[in-house]
Amino acid sequence: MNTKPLTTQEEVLALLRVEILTGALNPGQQIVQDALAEKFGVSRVPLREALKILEGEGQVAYHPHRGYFVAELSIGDLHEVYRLRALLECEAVTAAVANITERDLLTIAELAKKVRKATATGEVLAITAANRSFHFAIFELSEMPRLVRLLRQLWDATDVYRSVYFAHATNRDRILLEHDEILNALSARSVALSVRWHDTHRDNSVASVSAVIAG
Amino acid sequence: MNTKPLTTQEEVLALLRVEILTGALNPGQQIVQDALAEKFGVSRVPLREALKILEGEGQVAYHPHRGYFVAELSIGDLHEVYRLRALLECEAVTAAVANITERDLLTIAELAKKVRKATATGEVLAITAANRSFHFAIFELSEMPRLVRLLRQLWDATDVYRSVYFAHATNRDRILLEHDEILNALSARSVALSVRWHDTHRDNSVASVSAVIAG
DNA sequence: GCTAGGTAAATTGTATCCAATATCCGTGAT
DNA sequence: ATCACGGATATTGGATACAATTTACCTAGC
Repeated sequence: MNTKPLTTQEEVLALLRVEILTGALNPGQQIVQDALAEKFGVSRVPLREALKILEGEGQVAYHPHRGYFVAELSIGDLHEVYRLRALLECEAVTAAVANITERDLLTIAELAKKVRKATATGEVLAITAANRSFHFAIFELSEMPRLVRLLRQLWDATDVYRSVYFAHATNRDRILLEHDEILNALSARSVALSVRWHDTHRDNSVASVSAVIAG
Repeated sequence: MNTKPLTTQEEVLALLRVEILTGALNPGQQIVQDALAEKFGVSRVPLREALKILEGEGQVAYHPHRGYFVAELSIGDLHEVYRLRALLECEAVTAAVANITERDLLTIAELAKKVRKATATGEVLAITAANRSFHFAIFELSEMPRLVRLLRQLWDATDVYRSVYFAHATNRDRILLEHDEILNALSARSVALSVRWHDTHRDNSVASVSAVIAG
């Protein structure tokens, strides 16, 4: 399986996400196109197109003639995002349970295992990625592509803070347990339990993350 | 109140929306950048940046090295969009009722009147715009900007078909009545009634629109 | 007649260059 | 001392030119 050659804008987009995720670009900071383009070794055009994507996702704010700025997340924004996630993930999980097959369960169990493995290494970026794969594999089962797209946007908006969350060992341990519970609930085809555990999982997350923002 | 000079990409974005809305660009059709840029009298750069916005909104699909295509909406997509709207608008209306002031009610009544006026003229584009203003004025009262943003995306995705919907006189009459009911429910500060009427309003809409797509 | 390969045309992707705009700083007037 | 005005500078916005990729068509071979 050879990987297709990506366009420059796609590469730049991936790089930008990492920069934002790792905090190399801090929230509120202006993104100086010339400097970044040179740093990435590309011209400004693909960089700008990548920024437009992030603008659409709300990851950066755009002011005409002034430029792009990394989006800031107030404590109010954070709660709004999690409230919306609660609504939409409930829908996604409910639909997912209706569609789930034995094969899907195996796949998801496999992804849970990968989260565990990443957690063992302690690399925050790897944990974040594995965690995302796990959850979105479930959401995808809803077979509601637009719903999944909206969820991705909401997750992206808080990724920066979630990585801080993963930095704490106690959080990491709890996550693994909760993932197991989610898996159990899905195996039992229980909508109520699946949704409940997702809610718990999220509530724990928002509590820790808001502590980070407040602090 | 003088209007700021818009950047070219903003103008192009507005033009593109109209093109899609009016069906000058048909769903599924490729957007040939050179031709459109010439038609608009601009270079391809601002056109591409506008397209990237629409890509983020899901209004167009992008395939690297092949270009942008106007998004198609299957009957399944339509139902998904309306299902998501139901979830999110319920939340928005609930929050709105909690925040609404006398002043807000006057503003919304005024917007309802504008819809009525636009309906009298019969210009579909004007009706669409007025209708949007009315509904989003309500959603904005939720003071949940991200929620409003998601709703805008969902509305945009189906605007093409909604304009067909407005073309029928019977639909237009019913809309006006339903707007009045919504206004009454808001005045009474009733969450239950406000949500119920929004649901009714939407259900009538989806029924007509799906008839259009199916037919 | 049908398939495979290769070449040409069309279209998109990127880089470079120039124009337009906002911001910053200094000067002068009140 | 403070505010208003103006020009210099930095940064973004847009146009043009060129490179890369895909697609379609045509030819050769089976």
